[in-house]
Amino acid sequence: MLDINFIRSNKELVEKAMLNKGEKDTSIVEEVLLKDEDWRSLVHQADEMRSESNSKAKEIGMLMGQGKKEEAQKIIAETSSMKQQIKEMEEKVKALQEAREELLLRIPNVPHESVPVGATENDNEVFSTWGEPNKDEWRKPHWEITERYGWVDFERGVKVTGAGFPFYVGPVAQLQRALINYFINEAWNAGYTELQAPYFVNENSARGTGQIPDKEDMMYVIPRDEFFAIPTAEVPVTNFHRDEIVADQDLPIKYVCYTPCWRREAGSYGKDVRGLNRLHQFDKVELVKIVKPETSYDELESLREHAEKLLKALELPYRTLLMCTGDMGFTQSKKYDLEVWSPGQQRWLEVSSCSNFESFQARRMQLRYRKEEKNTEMVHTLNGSALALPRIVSAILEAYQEENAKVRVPEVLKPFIGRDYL
RNA sequence: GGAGAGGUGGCUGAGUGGCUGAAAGCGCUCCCCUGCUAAGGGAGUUUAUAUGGAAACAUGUAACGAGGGUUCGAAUCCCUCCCUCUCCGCCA
Repeated sequence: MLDINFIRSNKELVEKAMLNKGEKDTSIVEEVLLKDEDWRSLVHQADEMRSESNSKAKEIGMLMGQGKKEEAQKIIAETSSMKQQIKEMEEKVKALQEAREELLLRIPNVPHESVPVGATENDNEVFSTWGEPNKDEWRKPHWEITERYGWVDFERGVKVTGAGFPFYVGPVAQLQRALINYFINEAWNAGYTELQAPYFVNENSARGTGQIPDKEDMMYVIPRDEFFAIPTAEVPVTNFHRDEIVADQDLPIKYVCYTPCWRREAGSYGKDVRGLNRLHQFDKVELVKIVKPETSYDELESLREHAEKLLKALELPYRTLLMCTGDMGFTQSKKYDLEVWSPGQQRWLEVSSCSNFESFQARRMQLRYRKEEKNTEMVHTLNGSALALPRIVSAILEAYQEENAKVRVPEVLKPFIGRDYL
């Protein structure tokens, strides 16, 4: 959510940002400003009415105290009609405020000036590449490897739950667990505090990070208890400090959190979703930062570098994309995607996305920090995957396979697995 | 799940219809005194929002778990929900 005062003084900028993000209609900006005008003048009127009514009520109190019942009755008669008026006024104010809020929630975040303007994924900028994509023709896609050894059981996953909920069996289960441990340890060593978070959140949390109203359909819902299954650890972790004013000296706050993630991925099909490429449940280690506004873009770079370091340590060639305005999503102001090379499929797979939300999420969540004695200011929030598991597993299976079909264990994971081959 | 108690400011804790945005204490900040490692005096110390102001700030309004209701007036009375604690039940 943007600051209404910011919109008021930067109308053109916000409209241009909306167009750049691929919205066709920017009339909502005009609308929200009109609603805001109405709201402000009505609030003023309502406040004055209440003020008058309050002072009358005080008078009545005093008269009653002095035993002057009849005089009090006279004033009571005067105020009773105000009561109704105030009530009507309050209802109007509330309606306007809700309308304003609702419009405000539909205006996307403004991209940072360093973000390339573009419409689709083809306009994303290749920010950097690392390693040489392997073009060996004999390399098999990961699903053939896992099938040969029975390392991932999709069929039984379907039987037990449904498509997109596989079982990992033996060495691949062990590999995933090793990766999770390795990722968490690396974050821990970089100064991130480890959190274990709830896997279900309530509606306020889902709204806080922007999953609703924007992306409701991506989440699994537990209707009886009004919970949402988390689509990413970002949701519980960023909401950890919702409605708080954190101390200036506590910033930056840095968390690492491993969770499974659930996504409905409605409408996905075809070879893009083959094997482990896209699942309804997957594991991810997520980093979240809560920082002062002036440092957030530096913090974004260090977040990206941290995620990249993991890929380098695993010796998996990757590229980093700077997402263009049209491909970056509603809530972000700047976003990098990390894509690992999948040599068995000869394609790039997204394994991380690192974003700065500036104060967009913080404002929704009322997450502020104490700036100086008196003033509070919205923090900036960031998050990044470091990293998403199943695609890393695929990339490892494909990149570390040998022609005899055995799969080596990456050097950095050997302490966790204890042998040279899976 | 059943029975009971309760949810007030950074913390402890008063307040059962008007003079309470909230006593008192603790903590914290600033100033003064004193002079030596401890004590005395004074002032300040929630948040949001509207208006004015460059700002400091001033004024109004709102908020005592959340939402509704009664009343001229609610932290205080009534209803619903959420949460915490104690006891019982169940359980990894």
